Amino acid sequence: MFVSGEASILHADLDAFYASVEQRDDPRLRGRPVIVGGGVVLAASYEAKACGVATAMGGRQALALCPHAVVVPPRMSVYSAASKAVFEVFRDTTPLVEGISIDEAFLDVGGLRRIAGPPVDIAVRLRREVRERVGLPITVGVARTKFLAKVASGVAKPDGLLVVPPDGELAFLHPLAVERLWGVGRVTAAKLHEYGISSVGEVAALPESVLVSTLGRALGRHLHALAQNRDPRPVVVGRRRGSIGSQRAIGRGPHTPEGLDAVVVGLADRVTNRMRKAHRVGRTVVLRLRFADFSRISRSHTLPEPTSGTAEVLAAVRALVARAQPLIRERGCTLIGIAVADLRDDATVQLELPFDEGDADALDTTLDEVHRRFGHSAVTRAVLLGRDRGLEVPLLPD
DNA sequence: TCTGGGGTCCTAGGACCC
DNA sequence: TCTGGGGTCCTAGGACCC
Repeated sequence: MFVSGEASILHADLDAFYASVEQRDDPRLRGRPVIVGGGVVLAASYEAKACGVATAMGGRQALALCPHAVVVPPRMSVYSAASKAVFEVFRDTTPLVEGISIDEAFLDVGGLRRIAGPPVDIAVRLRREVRERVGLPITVGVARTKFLAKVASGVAKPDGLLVVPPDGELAFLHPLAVERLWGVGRVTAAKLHEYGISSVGEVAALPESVLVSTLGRALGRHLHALAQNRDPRPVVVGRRRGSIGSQRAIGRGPHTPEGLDAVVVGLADRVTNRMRKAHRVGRTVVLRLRFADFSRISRSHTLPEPTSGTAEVLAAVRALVARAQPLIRERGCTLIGIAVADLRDDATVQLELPFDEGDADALDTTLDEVHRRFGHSAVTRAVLLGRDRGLEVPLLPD
């Protein structure tokens, strides 16, 4: 890994993404408070944020705070296209791009100094290109670590650029509120406040053991490291997601079992379609329910073989719904979600069959079994895992 | 403040195997 | 016969992120 003492990680974050796309596409919305969403605020333009409107706020409350706001319904496919265009600009800047969400990514530009100049110059050009090629404002934070770069972009928003120089890191980091730490939300912030901790510097003064005993092992260690300005995480290219899901709020009801089943059928269809389009299969089927009192449960089932088949997933989800039926009757269901997790590439079949290394017959038996279960034409190659090493066996010429 | 839709990671307990 | 420890997988729930 390339270890650098210079600030060469960029965190690029589109400003009020959905709302900015709406303002880009409709000049009448520019300069005005814009709320994307309906029942709930999905995104608010900075003019709306100035009135106190925030993401995830109820629509009624948002309009009370900002009566002149224009409310527009979301156009997800347009946002998705805009995101793709922005990521193209990212990848034209450096191959080392790690996407975090639809509107956010890390870029490692450490190796580009000789051909593209220092990171600050690259960041300036990146912002200009996103503006020119996609028409959207973007904020970039530049620092030596991912965490500092992300905090920097948060501080610089909107439409800004902020560099944290390596010799100014602690001065930048320690006065920040604990809420700025990645992994500190409402619950963790409240716990820290209980102990009189409100700044990152105060967290840094605590021994790791104290953080671990109050917040748990992983979170305690994580926050201790971040507050000490230790963040060795590299920019990782090609991260793939581990689950695909879909959910729907269905109101307070009452809902008939047939009505719920219709929703479940639609969800299973949508999810398995997306899986097949992405060439992924999965083994673990999850049902998530939210009730009228806002309590939530999840029920899951792991299939013997990974699949992206609508019928298989639907059958599993229906069985989970049946198990949850008493709770649904008791509390009234207001949201249904399903997800398929434990995803893998559907081009790869993983078989666990007995196999002794050096045993040629076992190899034949295994290949026969692969062909029996998946057919000759479906399989181009198999990977047999011995006890200590992998063995690749071509089944058909490529 | 009565609340969408898409995800990630961690924890903890139980089953099961060696 | 009784008992122990380690490892993996599965399930359920919770916190967090955008």
